[in-house]
Amino acid sequence: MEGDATVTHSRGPERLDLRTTTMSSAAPSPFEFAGTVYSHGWAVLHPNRWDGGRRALIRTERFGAGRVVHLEVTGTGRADRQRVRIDVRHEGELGPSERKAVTRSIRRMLRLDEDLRPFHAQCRKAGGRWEAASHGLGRLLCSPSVFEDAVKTICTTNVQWGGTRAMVRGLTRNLGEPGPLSGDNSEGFPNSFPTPEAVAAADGRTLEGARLGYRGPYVRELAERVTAGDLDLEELRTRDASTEEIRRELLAIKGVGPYAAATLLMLLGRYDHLAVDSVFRTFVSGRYFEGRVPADGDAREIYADWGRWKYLGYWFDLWQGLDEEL
DNA sequence: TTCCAGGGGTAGA
DNA sequence: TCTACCCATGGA
Repeated sequence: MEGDATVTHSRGPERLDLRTTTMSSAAPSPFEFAGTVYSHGWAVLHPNRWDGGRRALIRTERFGAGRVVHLEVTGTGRADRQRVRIDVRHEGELGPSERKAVTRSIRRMLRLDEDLRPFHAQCRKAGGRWEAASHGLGRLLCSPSVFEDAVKTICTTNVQWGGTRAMVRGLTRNLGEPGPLSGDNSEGFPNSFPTPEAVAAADGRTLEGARLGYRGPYVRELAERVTAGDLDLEELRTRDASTEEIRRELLAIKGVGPYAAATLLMLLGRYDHLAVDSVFRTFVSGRYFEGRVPADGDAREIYADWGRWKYLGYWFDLWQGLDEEL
């Protein structure tokens, strides 16, 4: 078939008129690259991939003009003067504005412009298992767009982690766009994360194919609101407003409740709310209540002293030993 | 087979 | 503000 021939050609090795553009961007100090990328499940949700052997974040990224590129991000430099190296594999020329877009996305994902010095100081003060976090941890991986973070967060609700991964995989497979190294074989890389426009325009069967269950209509409504301009998610990153104001807006999104709002606030760089879910309840019950299940209010009280860093205080309390479950 | 997960929407009190 | 009930899906 004609369509198949086109797809085969675009995925075959002969198409690989690929170039590699390498860029570098300064990291704050202290900064631990691997611990930043592999800080929570986002590292392995499509279109992200964590190559533990090479300690590289791999991602298929689509830019506004429609170009899709393959990114490989690694940490370089001395301990006290770290940098992030970005290798972009692409077809044709990569213009200055596209280079800037790549760097902006990676800096955003790694939170390189967040000031975590007060958090690190609090970790040193807390000592014990938090001490390690003061040496460059705390920048929990986020997505280039708030839309992607919001969709992924909705896909973490009321489902086991394997289900979340399957849903996000379904979204990229069905509605994302293949990158220069994407393919349907075992060595292929994921498609890009779908744009709001692609989700809003998806026919029912395509979206159902992602197996989002009852979350499907929530994700579609979110995409429609963003596409129509009724909701500006990206503006939430920079809005000069209280956390409570941002939280109210997040809670107005269908599919986003207290847990998802706290998770999204974390992804927006606001750490003063705890994401109370089954992981939180189980962990706090075991560590602080001798297995007894406390009321949520009592469980929250454990991290009250962390003030505006509650989420991170909890996260690095939990994180010991959790990474092998990813 | 039943239970429940990195919960949330809705109706009714 | 709180509770009860319902919600797709898939792994355990």
